[in-house]
Amino acid sequence: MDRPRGRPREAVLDAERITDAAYAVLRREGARGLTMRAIAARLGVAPSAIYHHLPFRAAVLAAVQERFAAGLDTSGFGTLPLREALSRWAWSYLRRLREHPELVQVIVEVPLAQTPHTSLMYQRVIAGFAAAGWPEESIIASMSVLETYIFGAALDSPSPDDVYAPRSSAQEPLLARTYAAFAASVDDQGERPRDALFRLGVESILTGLYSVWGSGRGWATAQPPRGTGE
Amino acid sequence: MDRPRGRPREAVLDAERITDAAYAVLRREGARGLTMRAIAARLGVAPSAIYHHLPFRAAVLAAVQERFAAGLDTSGFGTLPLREALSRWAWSYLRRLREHPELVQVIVEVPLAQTPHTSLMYQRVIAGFAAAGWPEESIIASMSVLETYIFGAALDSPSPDDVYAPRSSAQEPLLARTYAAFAASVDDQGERPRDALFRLGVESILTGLYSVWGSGRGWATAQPPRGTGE
DNA sequence: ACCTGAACACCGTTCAAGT
DNA sequence: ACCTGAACACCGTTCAAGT
Repeated sequence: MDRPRGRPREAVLDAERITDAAYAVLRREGARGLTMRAIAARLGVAPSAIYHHLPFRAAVLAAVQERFAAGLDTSGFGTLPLREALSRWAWSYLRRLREHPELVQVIVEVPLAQTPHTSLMYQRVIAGFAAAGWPEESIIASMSVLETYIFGAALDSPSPDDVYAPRSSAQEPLLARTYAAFAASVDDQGERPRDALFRLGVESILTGLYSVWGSGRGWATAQPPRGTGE
Repeated sequence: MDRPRGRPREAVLDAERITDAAYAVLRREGARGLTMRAIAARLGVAPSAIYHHLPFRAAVLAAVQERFAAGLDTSGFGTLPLREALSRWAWSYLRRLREHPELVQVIVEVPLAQTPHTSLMYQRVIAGFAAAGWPEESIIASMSVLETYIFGAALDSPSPDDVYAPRSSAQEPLLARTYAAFAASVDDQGERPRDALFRLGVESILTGLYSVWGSGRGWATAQPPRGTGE
């Protein structure tokens, strides 16, 4: 800002410091506030200075997302039974996305890429499947199904807990009744609805995957609903 | 454009026509090109004219998304066995999101709201569960788990088919081997990887849900992995 | 009430000018 | 090579002025 006009004797920026600033801005201002100008302001630098280190905004987002992937909990793989390790991984994944729902939009904009930390994370998960004896052709697909569900669950994070709550019970009695029954049974256990849903989702998926691959039928199990038009 | 300055004798716009234009712009230009100015240009109108009918851009997106929900295939509920009806609904959901991946970002920005068509769609799905005799407290949750997975799958739509493909097989032999095994087994059936994944996901989830609720254990089935740190 | 046109307060990105 | 500062081509939204 009050820096002289030419090149500084020592570099003020690098990709690391830009990522730090971006992460801080993201936490403070949300995804919409994560602008090049805001990052620059936090670094005490002109916006254009960032472009000497990262070529465009998407590269900044990718760096943020790479840092996110590094923080996921893969400690269960190799130390716990696979099913519990997967569950722990899934919950840590969701928890981190929920702490910073802004990250979801970032990841949607810049899908998880082939960055070192991300690759390392996948490798650990895959090693967990392999060590548990899963057939090689089932591993990538099973991991992907679970991860896909986690992303979907994270999408709901910014929205309120009662998206399915009907607005007028008079007009939609069935929706009202089933919603009330759901809410009551969740409340009985003192669990938040979205946690109950995620728990059901993860456990259903794991149960389903174990059933599909454990039955020996594998890819043949799941037949698409073709033949019944549109 | 070449309209005189005052109020026209007959209204030029309404919410319907704005939604038409927005949908057209979305198809042609993608989510990033869906600007108020582009919509206005398509309507031959000043950007500010839109604000007389819809209060902000998010309202335009909500209208687009409402139209999307109206097009989903719920024809299976009441005519097919539940499992096939759910599968048909899921595939039509995904297919429509894939045709217009831009819609995913719109729906992420403006989560599916309590609009008439959306509510109607949910009611039909719920009625399908109810008619099949599912316990009332299981219906909303089961529908939600499936829908969450669909959204997650739709998120992947804009990205290439080979996100998990390793870049260097030398450094990551396990990743490379499992990916090759997955690709080969999918290729054997002449199926696209993302279709195979979605099929596995939907079938695993349905299998899992039937197992959880069919076993009579219900909410008690799925216990979270508490007690194990982090 | 419903349109235009100008304006406000923003964006991401580029680039000449400086050291 | 690495910074500043000005500029370009955009945004969403507001609002006085017109009929």
